[in-house]
Amino acid sequence: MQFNLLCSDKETKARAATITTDHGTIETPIFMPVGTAGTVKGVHQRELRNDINPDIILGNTYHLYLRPGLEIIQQAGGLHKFMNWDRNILTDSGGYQVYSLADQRKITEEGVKFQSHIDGSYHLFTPENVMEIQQRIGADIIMAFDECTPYPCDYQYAQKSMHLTHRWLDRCINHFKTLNPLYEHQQALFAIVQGSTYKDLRIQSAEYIAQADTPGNAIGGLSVGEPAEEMYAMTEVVCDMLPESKPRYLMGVGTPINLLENIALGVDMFDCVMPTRNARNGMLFTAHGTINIKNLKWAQDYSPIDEAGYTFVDTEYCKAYLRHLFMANEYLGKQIATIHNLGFYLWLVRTAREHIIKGDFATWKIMMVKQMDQRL
RNA sequence: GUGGUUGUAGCUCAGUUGGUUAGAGCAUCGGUUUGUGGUACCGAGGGUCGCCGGUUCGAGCCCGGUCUUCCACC
Repeated sequence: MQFNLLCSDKETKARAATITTDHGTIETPIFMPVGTAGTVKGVHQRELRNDINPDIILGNTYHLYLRPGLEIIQQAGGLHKFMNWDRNILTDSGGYQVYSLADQRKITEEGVKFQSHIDGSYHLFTPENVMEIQQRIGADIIMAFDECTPYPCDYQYAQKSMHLTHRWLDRCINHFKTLNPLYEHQQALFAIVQGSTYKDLRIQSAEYIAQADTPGNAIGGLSVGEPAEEMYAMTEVVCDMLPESKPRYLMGVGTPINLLENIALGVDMFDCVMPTRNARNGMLFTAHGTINIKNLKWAQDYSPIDEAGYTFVDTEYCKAYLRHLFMANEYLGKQIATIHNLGFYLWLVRTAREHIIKGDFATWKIMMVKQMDQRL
């Protein structure tokens, strides 16, 4: 994997770069659509490729391991071939599921024992077997196995958990070194900074993660309920400490405004379920604020979904029709809203990139944040 | 015509031996959603209990009348 820093903004810490892997080049800043179970819910790969057009998408270790299982993915020739996606894929390690499935988990030094949400069966994730699972899934970028702490989290626990994540990282790196790629492309391992909302822990963690010298670095444990200002404070501290020469990935973030604010702090990569999940519940993101398409006010609004036309759905369908589809609980409504939201998110990061290169990112960002901060 | 049956929220229905401001599901309206356990979750509005009268401290519930739904018989 190669990282090339093209330029840095003068007024903010925003940067434009490229990440190149065996599955092509990723232009950053990038938003990675979430495709948990080998699908970006409600979107064909053809639409994803041709209309939304991201350089990379996400898959999830926990979900793919449980269903359909590694055997099936491996026999297909890896996740890329299985789902017919020939661009980049990043897999999350399952660390977040450990956090979100908190009811049924047991964390020890060795790893995490948990119960499947599908059939109740017991499984153990360790740093070592999570590397092997991700090797078999075959993503271009794979994530270290970490513990994502909840918010709020007391200092003692955050500190203890951070050290565990660090020890697990060493085990991930050591084990990953012993593995050879199963398919015809290389894989890059990213480390994850933890430390909850404590500045000194974040600094300590960023130092540790930086010296581990993986090809990319991630910031985890944020966007778990803390106020946005606290999130920004943490990303700023961490970005300032992570090497400039490697991509920085803020995991699980966020709203369109969160994206711009964090790009300004030096983040290169994002992923979030928000544009897809919220789309399925009728929320549209636009450059002028959010829309709840189920609201009565759209019942007779025959104007295009979005005049901006990020993707074909924006101009081919009107708001009243989309509302009708949601009220009638028609599948197409969720599909249209998902394509729109992802189209908008990708437009947002591409446009941010253009302004970084052009040199007027700071003023553009201020204008956009102001205009997106409302409900239509 | 006679006997029975039915009538409670927009819709489909609960509602105990009569006992506080009559409930549910769906629908409507609004909100929530941050490394996806999400056709999810939270909240709100909405009823002169067919109508009139009676019994009772108290009636959606008991009684009479009337209208209505459906059924059977003549």
